[in-house]
Amino acid sequence: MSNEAVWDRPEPPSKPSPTPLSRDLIVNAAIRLADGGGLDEVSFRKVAAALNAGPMRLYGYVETKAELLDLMVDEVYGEITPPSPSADWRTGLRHVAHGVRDAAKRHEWFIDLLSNRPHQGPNALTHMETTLATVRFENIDDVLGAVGAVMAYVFGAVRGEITELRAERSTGMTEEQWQRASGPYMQRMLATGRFPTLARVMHESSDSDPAHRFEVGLDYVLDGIATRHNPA
Amino acid sequence: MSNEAVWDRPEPPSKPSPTPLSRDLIVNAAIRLADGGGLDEVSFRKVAAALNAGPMRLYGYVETKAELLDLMVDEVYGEITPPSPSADWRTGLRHVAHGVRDAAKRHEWFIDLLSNRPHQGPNALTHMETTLATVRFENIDDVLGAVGAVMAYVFGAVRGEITELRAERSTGMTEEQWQRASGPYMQRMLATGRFPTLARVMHESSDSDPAHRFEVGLDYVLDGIATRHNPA
DNA sequence: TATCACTCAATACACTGTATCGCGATGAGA
DNA sequence: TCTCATCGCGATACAGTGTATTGAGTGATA
Repeated sequence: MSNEAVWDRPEPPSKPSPTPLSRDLIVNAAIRLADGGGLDEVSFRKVAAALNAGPMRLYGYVETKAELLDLMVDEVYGEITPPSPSADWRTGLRHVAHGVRDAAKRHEWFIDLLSNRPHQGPNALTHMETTLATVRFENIDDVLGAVGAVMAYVFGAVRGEITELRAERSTGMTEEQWQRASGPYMQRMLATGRFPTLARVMHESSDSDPAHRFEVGLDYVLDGIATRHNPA
Repeated sequence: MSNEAVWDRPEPPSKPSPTPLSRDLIVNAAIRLADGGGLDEVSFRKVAAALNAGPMRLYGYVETKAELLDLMVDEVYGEITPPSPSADWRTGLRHVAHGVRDAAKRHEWFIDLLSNRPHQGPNALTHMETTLATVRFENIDDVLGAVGAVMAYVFGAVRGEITELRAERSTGMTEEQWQRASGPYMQRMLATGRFPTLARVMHESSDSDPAHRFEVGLDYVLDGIATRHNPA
């Protein structure tokens, strides 16, 4: 055997550097990929390639792809700093709201993973714990109702922001609202006269920045809670 | 040629009944599939099969799968009845909120398609138009802010409901909240004592029905809007 | 009747998540 | 030191996806 010259053979396996690997390494690699190219970039093959490993190697650390996505979500929860324990409920909830919004804007894929399964990872649980703890109403149902309403608003608002942001990215860069509306389809629709209020919004509305709109809506919710639970 | 007997040949194409087909037929078939088995059931192959057609046939009516999903979403918007034009803003917005919630519960996949692209189909536009028109504040920015906040809350709240509902379906049927919590993992977590407020919620909270929780949160938002824009 | 256009099914390709298989290195026992 | 067993991991395989391409058959037209 081996008349065949070594250098003709395709570099034997011989350990191309089998990095030790760990669950954290995998999750972080997946997050980097998702941050840079959306969730489509997260496939076992691509994540493994980013770690110089074969796809099947990941199954030693992660049972299924859904589990990997769950781990990614929990990692994001870990990035959100809890409110100060001494904060009153209003500033506490506002802190959490902004924390979630900021995290979701750092990782745009986060909002896409919300509908899958409930978030019960350790970081998600402590996030929920500290959030609930910041509201010290006597009735626990009121606490749950207030936190639930704020979180629902936050997730809904952030979803809207991200969606709009993606649309802007695909329809040429960062045009203003009414400029997007002048896309041929929208222009035609508005020209039909069937959407007078919508048209008025497009033309008259001052195109306020997303952060401000988020704040306004958040204040609505917080005000509503305050009217039913007299201040602190 | 044709020593070969006819009945050995695999039934020539010969029109096995090429149903005329149309965009609406395709969208409706896709919706039926999604209603009955989630979005995973919506593939070009399966939709086409449901219509006795080959997968590629659909491309004559729908350019891409994303377009099909957009059409499905717009169809759902079409199911939502607009508020009476004479309704005041509060009952108008409440009507819309419940309309969206009901539609989303009829079609659980609806909420999964929200983050993809903005909804600009004809039905979505008239939905937006009638919703905006029900709020007759003098300042158009206030109108947008109010509607935006309510819609953000609604989408967030419905997402939470659907997610919870799915979790219940996979963790044995319809257990109560604290019973789900007694899944081994959750029980272990709560036993660590690191989540006192969460534990209190699990034990003390009266497990109110989702519809009521939705209503409470909605009232928070509406109250918040009302405090800044004096009634009617 | 001959040709053309058009419709749609079949095929093909790159990609996905994951089950199975088999090789090669490593560690244990003689 | 030699052999055997074990086990981690890469390669392979399979069923599924969206979609581009191809090719065959049909109906209309010259």
